[in-house]
Amino acid sequence: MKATKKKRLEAAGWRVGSAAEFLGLSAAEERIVEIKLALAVAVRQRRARLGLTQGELAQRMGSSQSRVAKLEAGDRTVSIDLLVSALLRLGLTRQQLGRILASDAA
Amino acid sequence: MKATKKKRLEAAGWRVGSAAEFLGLSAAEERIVEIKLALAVAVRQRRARLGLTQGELAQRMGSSQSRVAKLEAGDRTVSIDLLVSALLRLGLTRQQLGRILASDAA
DNA sequence: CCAGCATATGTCAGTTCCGACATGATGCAA
DNA sequence: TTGCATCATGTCGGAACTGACATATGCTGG
Repeated sequence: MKATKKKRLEAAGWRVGSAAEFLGLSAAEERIVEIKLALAVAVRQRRARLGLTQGELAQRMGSSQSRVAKLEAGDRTVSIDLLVSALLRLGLTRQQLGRILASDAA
Repeated sequence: MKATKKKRLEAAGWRVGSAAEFLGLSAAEERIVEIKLALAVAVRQRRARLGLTQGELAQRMGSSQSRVAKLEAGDRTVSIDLLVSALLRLGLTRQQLGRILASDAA
């Protein structure tokens, strides 16, 4: 929304933001959850394919087994950064990463 | 590395990890920086294309103008989560997101 | 020149995320 | 069963990230 338009709306008594923006936030956050899930699934598949344990992957990442478990479980305390880090450490290229992001989680 | 192999190496006196893994970490982190940069560039391009100011995008994200500025500048205190959030809020689909991730930053 | 808007930079307190550890659950082989 | 490996879950102190604010810089029209 342009600042000029926002000013007009506010002058007309609207509280620009709150409701509509809350819904918007929810929609975007939902998509983020989907993305995280797709990445999580990819981590588990790739790790299994390489025959690594969670502990071994954790070591590669400088992380811990428990965090890798949460990571693959789609725990909400896991960031996209960590998921991407895991996938890169599993040898994925940016192209492969992009493909995972674009596709739905199985 | 398989646990069995690791044990063999450790039994042979190797400290598995440290040096080689440090180099590995650096390489992966470098690629994360590249990814962040590509996303940051995409945010700026997309925002400009929509004719939004940093402040307006910040409002859409429930963030602040200064953070959007840092975001686009590739500031190291900005997470991939926030970058993805910004791009989704700018209307990008997961497919578009995937394409950005796969391509190099201009 | 100077307003006014957009963007950049620095800082800070509150929140979130992290690795690490402990512990529990599951499965499989001895 | 017992023992061992793997994965799951809960918790915690510390690190990293965040939004907000103040302020600086740049840029364009008057």
